[in-house]
Amino acid sequence: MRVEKVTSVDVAKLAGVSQSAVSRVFTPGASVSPKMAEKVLKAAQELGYRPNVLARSLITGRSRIIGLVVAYLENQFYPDALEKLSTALQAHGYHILVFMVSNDDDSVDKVMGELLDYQVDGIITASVGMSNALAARCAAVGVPVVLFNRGQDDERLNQVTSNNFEGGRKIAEFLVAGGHRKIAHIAGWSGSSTGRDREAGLRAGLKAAGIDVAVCIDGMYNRETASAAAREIFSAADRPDAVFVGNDHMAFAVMDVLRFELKLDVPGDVSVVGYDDVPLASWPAYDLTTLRQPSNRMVEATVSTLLGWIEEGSNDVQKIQIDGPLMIRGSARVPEGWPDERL
Amino acid sequence: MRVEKVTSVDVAKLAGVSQSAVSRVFTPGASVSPKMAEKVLKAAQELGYRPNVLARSLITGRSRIIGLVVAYLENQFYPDALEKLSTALQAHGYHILVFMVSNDDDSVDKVMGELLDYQVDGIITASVGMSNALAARCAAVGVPVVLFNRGQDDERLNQVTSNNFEGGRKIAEFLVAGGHRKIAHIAGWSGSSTGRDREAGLRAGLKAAGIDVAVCIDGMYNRETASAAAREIFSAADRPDAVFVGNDHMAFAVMDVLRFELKLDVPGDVSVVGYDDVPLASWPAYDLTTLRQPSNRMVEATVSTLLGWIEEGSNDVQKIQIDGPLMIRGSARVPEGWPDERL
DNA sequence: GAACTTTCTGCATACGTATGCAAACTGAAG
DNA sequence: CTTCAGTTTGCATACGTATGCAGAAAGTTC
Repeated sequence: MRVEKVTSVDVAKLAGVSQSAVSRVFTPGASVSPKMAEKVLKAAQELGYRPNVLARSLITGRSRIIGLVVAYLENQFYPDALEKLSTALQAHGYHILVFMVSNDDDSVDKVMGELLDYQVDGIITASVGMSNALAARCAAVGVPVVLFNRGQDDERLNQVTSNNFEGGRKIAEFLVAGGHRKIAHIAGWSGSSTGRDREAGLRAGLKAAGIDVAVCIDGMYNRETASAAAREIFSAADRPDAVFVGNDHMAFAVMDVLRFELKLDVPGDVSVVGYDDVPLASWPAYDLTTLRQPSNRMVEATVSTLLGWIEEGSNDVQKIQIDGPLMIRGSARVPEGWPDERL
Repeated sequence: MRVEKVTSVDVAKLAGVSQSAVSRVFTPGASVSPKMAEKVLKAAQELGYRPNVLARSLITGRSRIIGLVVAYLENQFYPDALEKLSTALQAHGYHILVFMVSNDDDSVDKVMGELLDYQVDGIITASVGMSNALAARCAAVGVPVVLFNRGQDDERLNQVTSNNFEGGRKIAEFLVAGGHRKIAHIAGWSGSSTGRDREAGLRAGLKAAGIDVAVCIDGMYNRETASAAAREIFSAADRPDAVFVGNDHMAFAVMDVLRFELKLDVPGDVSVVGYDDVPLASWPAYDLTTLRQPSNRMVEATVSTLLGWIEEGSNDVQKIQIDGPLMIRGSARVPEGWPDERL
């Protein structure tokens, strides 16, 4: 099974040159004469030689590995982001080492330790926060961190999110303009900045119209919790006629409960608005009105922030917020003459 | 930014012992006295020392990295598998390095080259095939490969799939028993074994009942292609009254077309059956009858095969097929007295 | 306490590559 | 042909860890 590896020394021997020469041929930007390059490449070709990235990392201190920490891939937003992140980083010669965690500090800390053991060049956490101790450790070993879709008050952590407060506010405006006065909120997890900010935005938007949230339950970014919340809120006789659900993933569950359990019409009886605009939201079965998180631009910002730190030695912490449009579809009543931002 | 790393030498110095001693303390199963261990661990703790996995790999020839090659994460089956694979491997001290590819040989070969550069201990491809040349190269460097959810006629490649032929056959039986005689097939990509086997199973099952497939179009595992196929097949006046769609991901698109474009009732006018049983299939909006690919057991088989090769030096190639039950839900007419396999 | 076995420790070296330095070479200018 | 600058090459060493070997220490038995 185990087979003898072919190393730069073997190539050097065959080509009749020094090992350093071989190394230089495979190092972009090094000083090599054309005939040397040719000789070496021919020998390398013949032996099937390829540089050992790990050995290289040991010397250069760069592994070209980015650690991605992610809690759950059930919500379509994350596989989508993962795919885009991976593709974007690959184009720059980096690759993603995936670490699954449950969303509690202990688990994150443990896993993050393993991550650092791999000498990763940078860390992206997708919708996962980290303890201060951990942030300090990453800073201490010089590994930049970007929180993707999660904010945290730590002046060492970069972060890229959509403008969650503004998004919540926009949704409030939209619902009010649609004539809704009794508006429920099944919130994103209150332990996350995204959940809190969206809720705060909603409240601010409603307040501006002199309205208060009719009822608010924490949906924990979880289908079951959100379903239960929907049952509770919409079984009552004086039920609200609109609900903003903290993300699309929960909104689908809520719509299912409304339609198939409570036999309510969406949007006839209840308007439903989500947050994220995952691909599924545009499928006709749900046709969900939702605030789009521009994952392309979020990924772009994440990658360029990370590479800035890694390759250009940048060290100013970025707290990037990206605005997204409200995607108007069929799950919520559309106010007369409401402008379609997507155009 | 760059910070001085703490190495085993530093720890050794502080603890007043040799570097080897430090190494041994961090190597499970090495011979160390209790007081030595205590001294070293104390010093390590104080300095925040953790072994450098890369340097260790260089010596041991084991990176504890598994390369995962995957084409697209849009189909919910794959993020789900990725999550489970990652969690399972993590439990064994391995981690997943993700490589996204488009599904053509060139792209796969290029990416797989990079993969080998990382000295991965093993490779899993999710629904991606590989060229013979590549299989040879992996074999040559002693890196085991497991094809997850994809078969290929190569005696060097392990593979784990569901029993696709039998699944297709089961579905044929089910539809026939339901009284359907005019049965369409929107097939999985004919360039993949899964697509071909499911189709062959369907045809065999129908043939046993003296029926031929009414119409068959390759859906390419793609939503748009499948939608177009559904439009074509079900716009005709003498349309079929049942369709087996090659996977759930396409089946959702097909149901959307049937219901929302063609205003057909599912299952009243048309029975729809999918393949995979992704989480979304059980959500009330689709409530899709589908053949379950037991991803838990598939992941288990994949991991144990891989670890067998890596850790126990196994070298018998596994071609594992796992049977899955038909999940009976509301998208297809249920034959009288049909036994529910799920019980 | 001697003789022996067992457990532990340090020394030295190896893994595969990158890079500073000095020597060797190249070519142009005088 | 000499001189000099610029380019290319090889030598030696370093990165951080694991491990075979031999010697030291500890434990066992009589």
